[in-house]
Amino acid sequence: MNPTMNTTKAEETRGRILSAALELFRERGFEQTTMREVAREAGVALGSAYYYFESKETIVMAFYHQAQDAMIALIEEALPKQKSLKARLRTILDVKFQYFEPNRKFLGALLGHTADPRNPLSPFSGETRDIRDKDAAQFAKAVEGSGAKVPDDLKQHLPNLLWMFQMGLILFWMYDRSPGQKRTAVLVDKSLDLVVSLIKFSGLPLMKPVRRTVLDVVRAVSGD
Amino acid sequence: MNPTMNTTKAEETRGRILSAALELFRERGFEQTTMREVAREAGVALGSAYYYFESKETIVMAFYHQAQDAMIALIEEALPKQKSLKARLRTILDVKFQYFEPNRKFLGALLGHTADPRNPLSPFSGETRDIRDKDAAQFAKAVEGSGAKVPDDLKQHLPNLLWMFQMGLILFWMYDRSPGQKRTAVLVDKSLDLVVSLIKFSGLPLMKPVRRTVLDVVRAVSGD
DNA sequence: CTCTGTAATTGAACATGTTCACAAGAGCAT
DNA sequence: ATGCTCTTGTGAACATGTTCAATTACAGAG
Repeated sequence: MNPTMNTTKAEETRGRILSAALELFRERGFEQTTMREVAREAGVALGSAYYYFESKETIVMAFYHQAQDAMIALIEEALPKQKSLKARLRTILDVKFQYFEPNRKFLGALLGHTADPRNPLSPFSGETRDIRDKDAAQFAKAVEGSGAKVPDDLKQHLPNLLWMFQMGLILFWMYDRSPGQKRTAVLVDKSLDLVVSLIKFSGLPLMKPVRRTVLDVVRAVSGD
Repeated sequence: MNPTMNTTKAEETRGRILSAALELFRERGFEQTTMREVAREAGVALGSAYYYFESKETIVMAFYHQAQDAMIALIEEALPKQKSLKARLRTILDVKFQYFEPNRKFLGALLGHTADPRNPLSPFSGETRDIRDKDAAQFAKAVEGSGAKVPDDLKQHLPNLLWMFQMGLILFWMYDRSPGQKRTAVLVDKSLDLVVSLIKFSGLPLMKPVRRTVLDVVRAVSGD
């Protein structure tokens, strides 16, 4: 069954397999890396890799957890330095892009499954709910501390909307083949402007019907 | 190499393989169907399946082409009966959902790769550009004949935006587990309202700066 | 220390998408 | 008919993710 993972030995072996895998993934991408290579590189038998990780994709998931912990720390350090909503949102995005940068190549494997909520690796799956919620909480905090006025009915859904917005950007970045991902940089800037001004406009009395309709849609998507 | 496909024989064999595959896909889904089963069901050797179809996924692509031709005919018949923008857009969506219904189960395999533009099956890939363009043309026609006033700068991008909107809905529908996909029905209705009112609002002078920003974003996404 | 059960580890076996070298068939010129 | 060439068809072989029955290591009980 599942490794108990309470002994030093197991922890150590698991770690060796994980590092070996991530290194290979970074070097030559997810698809090109073979579980046999991972095992060889980690100095264990093929079966051991499967003793510690349910599947090849589970290894990516482990990286994802690791990454989130690290990024939350970075964000919590950088966020208080920014005051405006745009700057605060950008801070979050910058941390993520910077952290993901060295892994851009193999993270595509993760996002290849983005759209399939049945896949455990999908950002929409049950397995990733925890990550998703923690992520949304960061966005809530970014809005919170910016002094931006958000209508009550919208406030509830805004973190999830921003999280979705972020996923779109990351997805775009993943496959952005322009040198240095310059196109993503442009997109981030333009779309941040858009998001921020939409949030501002959303408070206008004239916008109430539109806002209501948007929230209807959001509610329909997230299941009444 | 590639089958020449100009003889009756080849055409016939290819057809047999395609039907066998689609039937099996519908019965038990894409993943659960084995290429060996497909070949057996079609009465050919495994190798023959690969003579006619580059890969398992290519078979799905063939279905996709077939489906589009059929759906365009259906849409062109139904569209003139509707006058309002909402009704016209809904017509297109209804045709698609109805046509896809019996294939809902295995089409998930298609959409599982939605997010990866490198995958030939992705609606964003080079291989599917043709399908995409024809699809967008339908939306252009729907807007055209509705008498809705669309600002010039927006008009250019609207078909693609609507296409994207449609993809979102189809994706949602694919994984909607509510009975009869009721949640999708609600979402379609609500979001159509939203889209239509956004298009109407977009003409307001006040909206010019927002519209500009939106179009900036659209241009950034589609590559300047 | 020996025994015993659990944790850790192994590698062969399996399933399945894909490739490939080869064989059979079919049209056609001589 | 014979041979030639292109199309069509074959199934064994391969690569690789995954499973599993068997084996070894080890920690604690007696």
